[in-house]
Amino acid sequence: MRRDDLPKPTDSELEILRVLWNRGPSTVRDVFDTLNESKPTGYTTVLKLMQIMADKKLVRRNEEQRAHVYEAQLPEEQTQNQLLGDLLHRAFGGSASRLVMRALSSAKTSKQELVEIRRMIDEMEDRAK
Amino acid sequence: MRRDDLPKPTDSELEILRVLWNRGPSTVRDVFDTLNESKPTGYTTVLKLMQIMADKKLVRRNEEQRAHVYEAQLPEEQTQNQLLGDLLHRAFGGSASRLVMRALSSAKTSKQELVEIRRMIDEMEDRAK
DNA sequence: CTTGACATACGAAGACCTTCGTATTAGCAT
DNA sequence: ATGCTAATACGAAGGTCTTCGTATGTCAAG
Repeated sequence: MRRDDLPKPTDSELEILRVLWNRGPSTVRDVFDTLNESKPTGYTTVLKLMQIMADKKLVRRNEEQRAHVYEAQLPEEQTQNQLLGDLLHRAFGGSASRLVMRALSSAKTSKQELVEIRRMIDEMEDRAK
Repeated sequence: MRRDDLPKPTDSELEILRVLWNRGPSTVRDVFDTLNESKPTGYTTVLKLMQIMADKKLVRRNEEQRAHVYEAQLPEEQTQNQLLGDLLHRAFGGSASRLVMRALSSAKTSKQELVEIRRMIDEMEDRAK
């Protein structure tokens, strides 16, 4: 039943995935235009990366149109979980609380965000009863 | 005043760093013995990695003894911050609360840990006043 | 002093990542 | 049809990471 044994995306691949999550299904041209604004890059570079990602099944590709349409294979949340779990295991020895506390203490978190996080903790405690 | 522009350690390098953090200053033999228990590897592989890490300044090396003694350059907390900040930026668009909430919801966190996290949030809110 | 155990240094292979140039093909306007 | 634009396919260079074999050096025991 495993649908989740995809390779961990590299940094460049993750940039592309983020564009696809934000835009939804997109052509190479779409992704290139978006990425090129912040970070100058070559069109064929993006194309090649996306072709490789299709080989790896990180993205799905629809070839009906001349300009193929790409779509992230996994939803954003699932990939975030994957990367977070990986870091949790690799750098924190599996201790989620240490990870969370470090994230809270190092990154500046707004009051509003703190409220939301507290609410989530409340819910978890309730459910854990 | 920058003391923090070290390269992000790779997966293998992080494994070695974790041994050094746990054991304190150690020889290649020490690290090899530790790693080899969980994951069969070659002695010279570990040696080479640690030499490269010394070049990159990820570790400091004391050559007074015949068996050189290695020590992590940065404390564990600082490297965790670095990796977390990197992931935060790369996969969460800088939203710390989304990262924290995802970590909380996906990893199972004990009641005791939840209490600690809540206390930390309290402190942050106090300080933010 | 010779040998054996064990240390570092070094080179190189193989895998992957990123980048880009070039070739080829598809569609459209003239 | 011809040619222009824009798309995909492909190969290869250059970099990094990981692994390991081999060479070399050092120390101590016999």
